[in-house]
Amino acid sequence: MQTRLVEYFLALEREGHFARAAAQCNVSQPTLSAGIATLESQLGKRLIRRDRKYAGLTPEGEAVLPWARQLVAAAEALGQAAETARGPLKGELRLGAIPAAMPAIGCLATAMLERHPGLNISVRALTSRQIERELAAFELDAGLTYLDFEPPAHALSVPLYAERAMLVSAVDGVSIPAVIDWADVAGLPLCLLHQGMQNRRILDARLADRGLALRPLVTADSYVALLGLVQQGRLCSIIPDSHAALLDGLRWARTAPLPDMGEGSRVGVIVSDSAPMGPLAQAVLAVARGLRLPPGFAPV
Amino acid sequence: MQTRLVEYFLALEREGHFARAAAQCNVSQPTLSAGIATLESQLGKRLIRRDRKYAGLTPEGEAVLPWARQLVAAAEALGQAAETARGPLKGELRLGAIPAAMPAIGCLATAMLERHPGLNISVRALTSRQIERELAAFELDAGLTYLDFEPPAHALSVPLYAERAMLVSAVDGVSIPAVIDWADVAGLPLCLLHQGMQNRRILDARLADRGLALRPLVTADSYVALLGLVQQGRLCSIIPDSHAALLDGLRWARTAPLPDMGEGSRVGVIVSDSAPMGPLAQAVLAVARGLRLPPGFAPV
DNA sequence: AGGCCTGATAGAAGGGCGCTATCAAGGAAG
DNA sequence: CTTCCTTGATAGCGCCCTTCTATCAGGCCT
Repeated sequence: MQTRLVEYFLALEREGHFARAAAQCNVSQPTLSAGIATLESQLGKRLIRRDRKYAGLTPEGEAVLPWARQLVAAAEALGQAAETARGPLKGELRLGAIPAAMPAIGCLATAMLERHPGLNISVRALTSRQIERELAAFELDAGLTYLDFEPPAHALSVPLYAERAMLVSAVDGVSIPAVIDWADVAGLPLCLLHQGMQNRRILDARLADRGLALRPLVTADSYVALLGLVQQGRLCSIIPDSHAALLDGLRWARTAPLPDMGEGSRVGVIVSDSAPMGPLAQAVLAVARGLRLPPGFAPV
Repeated sequence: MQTRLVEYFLALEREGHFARAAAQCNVSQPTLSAGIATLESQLGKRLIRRDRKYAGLTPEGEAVLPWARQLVAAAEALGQAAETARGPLKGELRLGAIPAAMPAIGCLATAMLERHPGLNISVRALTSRQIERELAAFELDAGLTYLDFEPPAHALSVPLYAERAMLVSAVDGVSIPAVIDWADVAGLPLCLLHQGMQNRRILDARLADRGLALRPLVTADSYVALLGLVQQGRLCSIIPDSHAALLDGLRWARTAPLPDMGEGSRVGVIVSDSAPMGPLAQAVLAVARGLRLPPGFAPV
């Protein structure tokens, strides 16, 4: 059983297309085609449903999929472990972070780089669910996400800070009363993240506890989009306090505290615990444990 | 990265000897030698320390070892999953059980066979620590062991029964008072398991709670050996009640209850949870959950 | 010194995997 | 209906990698 062939299989499953999968593997289309055929003959079962084009996996293919991922992840980790048994870490560290945690990723990434100069870091903004799925599929080495509201499964975590929500508006826009309660907030013209994102679900859940619901006029999937909307003056928004530092220099923006909602939401680093821990994951956890975040990030 | 080469590496680590490892892999010695060399050159690091003979692993080799196990386990599970995606389970189910649980393994194994006729089962008597280690090294599919006293790490468990200790003696041997307390027991001429076995450690711990210590005249690593000693008449012993059923027909043996020690020790099935669960492990857990043990095994 | 056990090396045979070029089957558009 | 494009399979060939048998070199023991 060659790891190479299993990689073909995984690429094909990702892409749903022979030629594109071949390109992703840096081989020709017939090579990948033959590779899949070899794999299937070695296993004695068809893994791919075809009717003149790719048509999904057979039941056997589905059954095999998690093990295929496990296999290539083990192969990659084996190489990593050999390279970094002694001496510095090398290679690419794949980090996923929810948008709300993006301001903190800078601290984590620079601390990692400082500690392990040989490292390359790739950061992607993902939803908490994507992070969980990609960690399980070994497409990420570590994630930065909420720890408590919908706790990620099969993960080890290191909390970094507690996030609180802030109200943000334009100085010449909607007028915000000096003291507001949650009912006032629900009455404001809001733009918020859409409900696919955990930050929004947490906010909704906390307001539902108080019998309230937010009816945003606009929803978006990025804080940049929200700030762009707020800048127009007609809307205000709710953003994590970790973003407040980034807004510090802006003339047009004004942040206001929201009524207390109790504890903030803990945000932290998670890695997969479904296998012996790889050197990258170990390093990330170690750095996260020793990390001193700048003021503006409330300690947990 | 070829799975084959990694298997060579694992065999070599197990055997500590090139030629024997080669035999175990059904290849010639030069083939294995070259395979290891290939693996090392692909990784760019030496994995094996040699000075005219095998001399252990290098640090890189040690670092790589768990991933190598993970890789071949994933490859094997992949094949298993493909074969058994639909249709009955096949192949060999490797069970490990502590000696104390051997009487129960019959129920488990026959229930597995009944449910999955295509299966072959291999049972080995191991200490609880060996079971834990071999599960982690993917050399066992499931184990039958104590769940509570020294809880196995990285394992999912299904409790089966609670074990209590019994005093066993020969009818014409040492005389046993009708009612005894623990101090009496400590004064009897005893033969027991040695301290490498968890059953003994549990017993010792419970007596230590009462300020007592057992001083067996003979220790052994099997209940058969203990019974052989008891049969001679000079010694008595302490065995799990699950063995009492096996002694039922024996003329020479007499079992007596011991003073109550509170709850029995839970015994159950464990499987590794450090990877997606294989079909064998799933099947064992499912059968264990539905298992009805005969009287003589106290329910948990 | 001789025999052995250890692991490495040499040279040949075989097979597996890679490539380019081409084909067969549908589907969409004119 | 014809034509072209897309999608995946096939053919033919070459190269490299793995494997084998046979042999060698270095220690260790007698």
